[in-house]
Amino acid sequence: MVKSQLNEVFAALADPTRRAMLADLARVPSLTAGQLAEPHSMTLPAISKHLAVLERAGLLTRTRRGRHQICSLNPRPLREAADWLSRHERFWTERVDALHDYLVKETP
Amino acid sequence: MVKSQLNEVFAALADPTRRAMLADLARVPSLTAGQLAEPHSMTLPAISKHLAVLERAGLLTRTRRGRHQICSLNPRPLREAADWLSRHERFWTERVDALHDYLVKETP
DNA sequence: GCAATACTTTACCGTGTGGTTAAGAGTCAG
DNA sequence: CTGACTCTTAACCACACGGTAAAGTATTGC
Repeated sequence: MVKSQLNEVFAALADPTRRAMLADLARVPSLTAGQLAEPHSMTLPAISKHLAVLERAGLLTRTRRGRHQICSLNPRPLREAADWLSRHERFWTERVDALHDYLVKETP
Repeated sequence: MVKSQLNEVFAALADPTRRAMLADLARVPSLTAGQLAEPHSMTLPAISKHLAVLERAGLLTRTRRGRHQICSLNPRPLREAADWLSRHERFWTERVDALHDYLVKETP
């Protein structure tokens, strides 16, 4: 039932505008579409599309209140994405540690 | 210098074939392109493109050894992606906890 | 040298993304 | 009822993605 969605979630995260929106929603629990649009120099239709992408990924729920569109974050798919990453983290860490000596000169 | 790359990394993660490849490389430190292709019913050019995407994202390094292309995982960009997620994790967690009672019947 | 192996590159195709402008739809204020 | 406000939808564009088949490039084995 809760089919993967990982594709959509990672795809949604691949755009800086959408990451900024998610970051905004992490700070303020609910924002209107206009408020989410404001920091970005972009037309409203573009914003609306980004919201649609976030909604399809299950990251966002939109509800009309009067003439405002209230957007709020649904963090569960983000947790799924983080889980996918941490599921393999042990292996990376081992390798990162192994590389540390090797790379220490490149990363002061 | 280590310019964001987050876009490319998340975009790379948005495809199940590429996630499977990364998972394979997390288990086995280095594999040939052919070995990476084998589990997927897909032509080699398609595989080659996926490898190129992973390479552009900085997740993969390819080196020729004889007529084999040796692929190995570079986990650092993955760690950056995980960092982005965990940077906001606190907020999600609060909200997830708040939702827990509400959703507990749906997630046994 | 020749053929097989192991890929990669080059078109090509259909679909989706990220953006625009222009028009539409729903809601509140007077 | 009329506007003004807050978005969304529709139409369009250029470009990238994910796949294919066909041709090209190295490299190894005989």
